[in-house]
Amino acid sequence: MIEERYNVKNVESKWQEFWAENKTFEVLEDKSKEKYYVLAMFPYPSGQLHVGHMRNYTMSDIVARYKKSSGYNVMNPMGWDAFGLPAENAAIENNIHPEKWTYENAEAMRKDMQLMGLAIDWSREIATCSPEYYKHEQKFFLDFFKSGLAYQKESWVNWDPVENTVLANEQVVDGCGWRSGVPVERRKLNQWSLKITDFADDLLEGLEQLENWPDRVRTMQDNWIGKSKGLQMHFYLAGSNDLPIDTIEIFTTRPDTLFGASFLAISPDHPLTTELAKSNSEIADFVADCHRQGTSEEALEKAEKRGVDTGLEVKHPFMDKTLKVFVANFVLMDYGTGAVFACPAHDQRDLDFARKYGLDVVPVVIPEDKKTEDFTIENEAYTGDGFLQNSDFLNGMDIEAAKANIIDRIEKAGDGTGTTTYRLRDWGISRQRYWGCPIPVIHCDACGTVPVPDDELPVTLPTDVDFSIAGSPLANHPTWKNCSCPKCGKDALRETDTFDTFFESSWYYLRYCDPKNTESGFDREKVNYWCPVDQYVGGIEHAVMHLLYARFFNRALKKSGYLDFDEPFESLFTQGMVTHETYKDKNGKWLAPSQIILSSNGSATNKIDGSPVTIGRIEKMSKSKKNVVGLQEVSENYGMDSARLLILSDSPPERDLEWTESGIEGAWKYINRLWRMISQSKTKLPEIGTALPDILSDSDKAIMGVIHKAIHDISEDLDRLHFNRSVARIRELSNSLSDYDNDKDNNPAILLFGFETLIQLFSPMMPHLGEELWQHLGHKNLVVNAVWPKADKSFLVSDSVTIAVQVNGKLRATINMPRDVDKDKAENIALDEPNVQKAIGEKTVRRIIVVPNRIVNVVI
RNA sequence: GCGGGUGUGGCGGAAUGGUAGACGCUGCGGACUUAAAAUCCGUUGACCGUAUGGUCGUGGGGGUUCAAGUCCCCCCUCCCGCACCA
Repeated sequence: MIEERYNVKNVESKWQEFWAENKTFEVLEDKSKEKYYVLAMFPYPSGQLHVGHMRNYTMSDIVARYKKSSGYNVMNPMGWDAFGLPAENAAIENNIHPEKWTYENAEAMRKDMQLMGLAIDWSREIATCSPEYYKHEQKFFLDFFKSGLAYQKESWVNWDPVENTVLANEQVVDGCGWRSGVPVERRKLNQWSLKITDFADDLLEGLEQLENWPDRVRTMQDNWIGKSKGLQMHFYLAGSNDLPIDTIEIFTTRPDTLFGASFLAISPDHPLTTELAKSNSEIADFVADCHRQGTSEEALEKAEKRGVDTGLEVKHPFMDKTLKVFVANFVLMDYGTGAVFACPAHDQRDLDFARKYGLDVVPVVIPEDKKTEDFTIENEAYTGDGFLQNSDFLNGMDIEAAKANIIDRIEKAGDGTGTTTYRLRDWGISRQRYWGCPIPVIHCDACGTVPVPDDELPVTLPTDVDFSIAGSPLANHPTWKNCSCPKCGKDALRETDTFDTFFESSWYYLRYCDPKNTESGFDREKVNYWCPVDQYVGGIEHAVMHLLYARFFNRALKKSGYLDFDEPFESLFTQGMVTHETYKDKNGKWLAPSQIILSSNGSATNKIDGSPVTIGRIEKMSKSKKNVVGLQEVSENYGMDSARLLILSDSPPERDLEWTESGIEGAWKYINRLWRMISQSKTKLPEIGTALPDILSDSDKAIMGVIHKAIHDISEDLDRLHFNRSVARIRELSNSLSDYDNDKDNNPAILLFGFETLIQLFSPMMPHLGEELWQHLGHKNLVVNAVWPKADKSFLVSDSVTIAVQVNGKLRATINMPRDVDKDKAENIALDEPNVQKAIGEKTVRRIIVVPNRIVNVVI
């Protein structure tokens, strides 16, 4: 049944149906096989999939298929990170219920994923917004609450004074509410937090074991945790005042610069500031001003360094001078003690501030190559190494010695202690939103905060909610929050906040192991079989928060007695984004690629009226800029194997990929080329199972070498997730096989072996074409179930090597010589080369470096 | 602002400190065709040279080394994250 043309639509849908009907990718625990758990970060169900979403799932799919062929029991699940803001926005804007919107989107996206031919076990599909899922995390939360891992505290939120709503940082644009347009205010609310800081050291130390994580992700988490040693000390207030305190507690990581201190700075949110503001209107105004901006660290750090003199002064512990105390907007209450001493010479923020308010700048750390009297600070603080000067008893010491000395003296004087501080803050999990998991506690006037009893879980969301009223829909609901206290039975109120959606994504990988369990979140045995995740694949944007929260959650569950291991993700791979050119019409409105026509001279016009189109920057594919290419249209025109091929071949996987029309056409051409080459080979192929000949001609040996080298290299590339390189090797192999097919003296059995190997090697990447051609050759089994080929090392090593000969590091000749000749012989062969002689000329050879089978470098 | 990354022909990219540009796209030349498309073959970093060959060349500047795209220092670009987007 040979078809002339590759009918991609029929072939792809045929195999997709076959895989689904035969449950090819459904798995159960099987102790006789080694397990392999591949996980792609699950998506938020936002609507239709576009090719930008595809990259993540394509990569995890290759791994799943490759590992399955390599004999592993592979689990590759999928689900929906289904709670979140966009569903509520859709409810407000289009008057559609978040639940309906979410499930409809998930439905559409599942269909798109099935169209991609992913090797997913759909029997394990989960949606985090279903009570069957969130019931269990409510239980986890209550365990955390009972063990003290969850607690309530006052935390800052962005408050929109017009809409009377808490805003997400994303909803704050230039310090103003995205809808109201008025400046947001910072407000404190009583909210739930999880004690991730209890695990700060453990999370930090755990990073060292994560050898299969990218270094940059580990570095980012390390910096995020931000462990630093320093000094916590108090300064005594000078003079008299009415304050109830006589010291100010500060934290510094640079105690060595104490003699360069020129002022003290306290946070606008420091208790002392609050106290002073009561009687000082200037401070009160300044604090109010500081509160008229978002809560994000970025907004705070980017703001101009400003402050107000409190009029207070403190005594320097070792110098006969006093330091002014300022309230400064760059001091964060969340870090250290919310107060610092400022040494402008060695800290840029302090310097900016000192220049603005005319304060002293005294350098106390002098670089080794500078003299104290010549060393001045202009507008750049010096943060490098050096030796202490202008510092009394510290003079001459290096920074480390000076730190130790100061800490020792302050400790002995009883004015402070050397301490360790972390940048990491506890995880605030309360959200004033509807579309999230209800926090299962009850507030009772008499009993305080009371957990919802286990047998009343899950606390489910009401469906009749009004999104037209500002504020939290749950708090606004007329009856939902009313209940009776489980302890005393009196009238009480439900917590109306819901969980941060990172809560759901912190344990979904566990739920996949046992997705239908109604009794508990998961069965311990099943989790112990599948976990940890062997290969996690997702975007670099999750490098810190999601991945750190999940690592913490796993530990918290272990501490609560649910798990036996610390780290959830054994290996991590972060893939790059898919980008596309952007287009705007004459009115400056975004246009989709399908709405324009590109001409060969590089200009573009509007498909409808032919008006000129401005071609903009290449940016991440996103609905908002309309630079998306739909899955359906690609499937229709080129098939999904083409899309998969383009995604894998055109960029290294960790870097961005630009989606282009010419790229997808190139991939499509190659799919057809493979189809033609194998289904219409010039050589008549023998039956499958025909033995390879014992005696090989030179060209037979050569092609066998190429085939085995391809097996070796491609397996290695797939192990390392270097998909773009494996595609290049696939092309090399197919080029060679095409040549061999054209060779009249070829051996058909070897050609068949070459084709079979080629199909196996490219099948993880182009699975539909792979199955079709595998069947075409006469195989009855699936190629995905066929045993992955093994390279025969005897074909990999050739007798001769080509080595480079350099003279003074410049290439002068390349010479063939026998493999592994001794150094003297290699030198002689190299020196005999006329071009090498010419380059040496009259000069004396001083040295010859020989790297066996690689290079000879003649130094003259 | 802070933390992390990135940069190589016209384009996407390849390269355990050891022959820079594998593999592809585009372009150019050719075959096939009445013609075109598709397909197949050859060629394609820049400059000089008829040629054997030579010079330059991996964001910019400096350094280490027999040898640097790769290691070190400084700078620039764009991208990711910054705790309530997911």
